[in-house]
Amino acid sequence: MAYNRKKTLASIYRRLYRRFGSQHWWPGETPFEVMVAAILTQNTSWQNVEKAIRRLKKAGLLTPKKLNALDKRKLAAYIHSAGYFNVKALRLKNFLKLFVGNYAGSVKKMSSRDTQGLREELLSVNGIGPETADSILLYALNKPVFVVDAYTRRILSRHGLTGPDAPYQEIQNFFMKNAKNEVKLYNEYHALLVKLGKDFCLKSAPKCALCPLGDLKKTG
DNA sequence: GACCAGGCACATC
DNA sequence: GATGTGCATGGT
Repeated sequence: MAYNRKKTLASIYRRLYRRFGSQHWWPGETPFEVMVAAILTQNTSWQNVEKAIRRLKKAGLLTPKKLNALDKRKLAAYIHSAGYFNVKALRLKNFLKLFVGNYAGSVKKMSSRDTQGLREELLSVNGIGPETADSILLYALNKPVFVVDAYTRRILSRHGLTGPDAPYQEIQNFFMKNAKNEVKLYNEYHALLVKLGKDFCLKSAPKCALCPLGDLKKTG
């Protein structure tokens, strides 16, 4: 190989952590809140998600059983600010059916399942794809699973570490085979990549010249 | 007014 | 299997 993947990934993490420090993810008060937000944040800015979460909280509805019992149209109205509200209301209901039906709305019960089986179960829910499933596993249930998102893909691609159209699983494997298998590391690493993406790796007009990572392959 | 944001499912070829 | 499209608000 042209470069050492383990060292490169460790180097990226080191640089990001030195530059940005701990990101304290996930920004939610409870594991259940993280689960709900993971669905609401699909292709949506975090600000809009926060508003929706605040509304649910204020109404006292942010519990598995209450949300599960809530009429879909009413739920859509509560999460309006998060966009795609009809789609997301349905997706939330689909998830809640599983969470309440199979685990009685208990984070502890769900957490006791084996990670792979749970991941497959989450992926079987209509509206939960790989990023949402992995966000729930890592940030709500503390399972050692690396989360890949659009920023991760863009950053790796622009630094020539993976192809621009590399599939989700390939990028996830890239991290999980070459970085320490630790919840704390995966948590911080993904959050730091999002921070870098927001500040320096926009979709258009990338500020690559200022990128804190510099030229990875030469210095990595 | 255009572009973008911590995706996913589905239709069509 | 690849590619395109709908879903929608709110900030820049």
